[in-house]
Amino acid sequence: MTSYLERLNPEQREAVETVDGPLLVLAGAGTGKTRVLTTRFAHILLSGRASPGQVLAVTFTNRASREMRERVAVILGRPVEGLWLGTFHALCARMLRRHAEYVGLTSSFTILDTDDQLRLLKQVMELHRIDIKRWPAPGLMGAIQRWKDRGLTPDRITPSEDTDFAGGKARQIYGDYQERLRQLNAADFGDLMLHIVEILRTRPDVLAQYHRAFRYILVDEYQDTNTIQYLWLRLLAQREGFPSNICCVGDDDQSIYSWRGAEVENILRFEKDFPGATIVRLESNYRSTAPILGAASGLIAHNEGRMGKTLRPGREDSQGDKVLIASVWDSDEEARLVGERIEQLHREGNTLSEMAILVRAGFQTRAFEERMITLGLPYRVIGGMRFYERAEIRDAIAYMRAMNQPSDDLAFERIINLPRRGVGDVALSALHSRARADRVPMTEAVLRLLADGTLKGRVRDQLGQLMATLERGRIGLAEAAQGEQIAPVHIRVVETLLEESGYIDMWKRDKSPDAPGRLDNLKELVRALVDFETLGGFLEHVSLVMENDENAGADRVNLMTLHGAKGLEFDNVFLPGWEEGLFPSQRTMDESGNKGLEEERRLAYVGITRARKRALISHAANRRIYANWQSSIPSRFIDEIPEEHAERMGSTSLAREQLRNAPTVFSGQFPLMAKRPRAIESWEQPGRAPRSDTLAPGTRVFHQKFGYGIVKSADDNKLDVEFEKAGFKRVLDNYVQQVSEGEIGADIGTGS
DNA sequence: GTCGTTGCGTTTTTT
DNA sequence: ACGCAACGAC
Repeated sequence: MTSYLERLNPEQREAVETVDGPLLVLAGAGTGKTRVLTTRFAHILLSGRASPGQVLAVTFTNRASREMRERVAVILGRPVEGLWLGTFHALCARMLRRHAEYVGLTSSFTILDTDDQLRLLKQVMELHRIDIKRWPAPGLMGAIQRWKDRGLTPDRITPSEDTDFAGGKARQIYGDYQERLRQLNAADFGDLMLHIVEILRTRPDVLAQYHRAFRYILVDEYQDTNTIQYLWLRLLAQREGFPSNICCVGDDDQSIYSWRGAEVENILRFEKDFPGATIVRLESNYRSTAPILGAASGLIAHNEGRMGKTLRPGREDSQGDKVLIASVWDSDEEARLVGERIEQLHREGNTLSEMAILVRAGFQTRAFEERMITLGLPYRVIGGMRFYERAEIRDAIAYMRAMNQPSDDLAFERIINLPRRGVGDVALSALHSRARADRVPMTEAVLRLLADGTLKGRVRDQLGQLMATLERGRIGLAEAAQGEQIAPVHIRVVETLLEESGYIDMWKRDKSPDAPGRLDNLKELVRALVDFETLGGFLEHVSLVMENDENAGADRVNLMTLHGAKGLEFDNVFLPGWEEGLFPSQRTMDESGNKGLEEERRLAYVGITRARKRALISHAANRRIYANWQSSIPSRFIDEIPEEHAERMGSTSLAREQLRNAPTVFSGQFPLMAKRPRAIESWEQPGRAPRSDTLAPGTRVFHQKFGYGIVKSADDNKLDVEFEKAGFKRVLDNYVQQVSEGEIGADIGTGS
């Protein structure tokens, strides 16, 4: 009966069994956080303390909600109904629909997406005659969102909290924007929380209703809560004369979302907010090897103001490889190194899906994608293309696939009853057995069942129409392929397909608030077809870019940002681009100073702790940023990793040498302060006046990226140079240095 | 409305 | 260098 408790270690068990009163579970990376949360949920239900509807369980993402729901069902051995389990926004929307009239909305209010929000705000700004160029709407949108994150309605904004945005009119515009939303019976994402908190604050009867309803509250990722989410939780959890049965799980060391309003202080303040709180630390890490934990712990120890937590290896077999730190010449070499290492690990029997390249910023993925393509290594970029994950897009693509390839059963099954064509379980299983018996695709099975009269009435008519529509489309495509017709034929065919099949109409008839957005998405999808000569080509592209049903399980290297990797784990993790200015990001440090730096360090900690077995950190001495090459010095985080857990590789000493010769700027805009390599005057400072000495043809020069070469011709400040290794290039004379014959110089560029 | 040109910005992302 | 957004022209 309580066997689920026996699979826990003592700390985990304490976290599950401390059911009454406030509890904070500080769960380090890889210490079984989700297991504790789900087991606790199940334990509350199984011990008879509450019914499913009396537990409020909150997560940040839909993915986390889904996972919790599934895992609770596994422990209970059955799916559970009537749960208040969901994201902050989903739960608030659910509550708000019940009490919408208190904030001047009706229960059928529309939830606006980012585009609508911005469009609306722009309208309001124009009414205020704001120069939209001088004060871009997204900036004000951000300010409004941050106010909402902090629970500030327009009337609560004091002049000191007002920004000077739009010449001091920001607060006023915010008020008008809220008024417009109300007129439209609409709420933006921030409003979902803001309104319900307002209601709970001002309507004791409503609050009391929820106090009675929820006996237990569970919160995931507490370190990521913003002020309004915290206020909401506190209102629901604090009840006069009753203990707060709130359990928050989180890790202050993994707080990486302050830039979108998250307040680490919420978790640091937990004991003050909920007096008598129990704190349980989960420190046994079952994920990673000892060196990886040592590296991560040593790094995060450089942060101040932590709650304090040490990851202990919890595995029997915790010894393993040291963390590799590679120094390379430039970003190309970095991509090459990572590619080679992936190939090597793959040869040794490691699966590609157990490898991940984690980058600081999205644009860094490109270099690795190109490398993967040349090496023929399958990869997937995660987080880049969420567009293709939307239901309506997947549906439409299923239509295209079913048309393009009649044997595509997965696609056909997805759309056979969408819109509803009266194909129920009976008809579907009849189709399945016929297809299996005759060893033909589903589409063919449909035709046969239509022909022999098994399908009757409405189903027959509807499916007959669907088959005819698909067939007409195929004919259209075939004609497009044969005739020398202009490219957009396949677009027309797809449009017709989606129209005639009734799929578009399905969404037009749909009265739900997001239906118009979905129609927009469908238009967008059709528009994307113009970039392809044929429908087949488009579908090929989509299948590569989309995490669809078939290749979700395929063996591919994962490529994503560090933020996107939170909560995931891999055997082998690659962490490229650890350079001052890039990681830690210069911009974060400029904007948020030491707080920003600490958040970057937490991001580094998150990165390292994703690895189960091996981690490779790398930095390049030269990186192409936008148009030109920039030199950069290794990230300070590299120096913060304890030597005993690290193994240096690549051209470390060469990079150190290069460091001494490097310019002091990373982006050409911000001076680097950490280390002060002295710049050699002349060539490495871009943007200065053209050099006065002329480089005559025949002069031997050195270029930071291309190496040594001979000037072939000079045109003003542009030189045509034949480089020894890089070949013929046109470069600006600012970027080359004259080399006298016989001077060897440090030819550090070619270290392989 | 739709197309083409110009100009600016360029980290991280969920709901 | 590149992409996207905003504006002006048809």
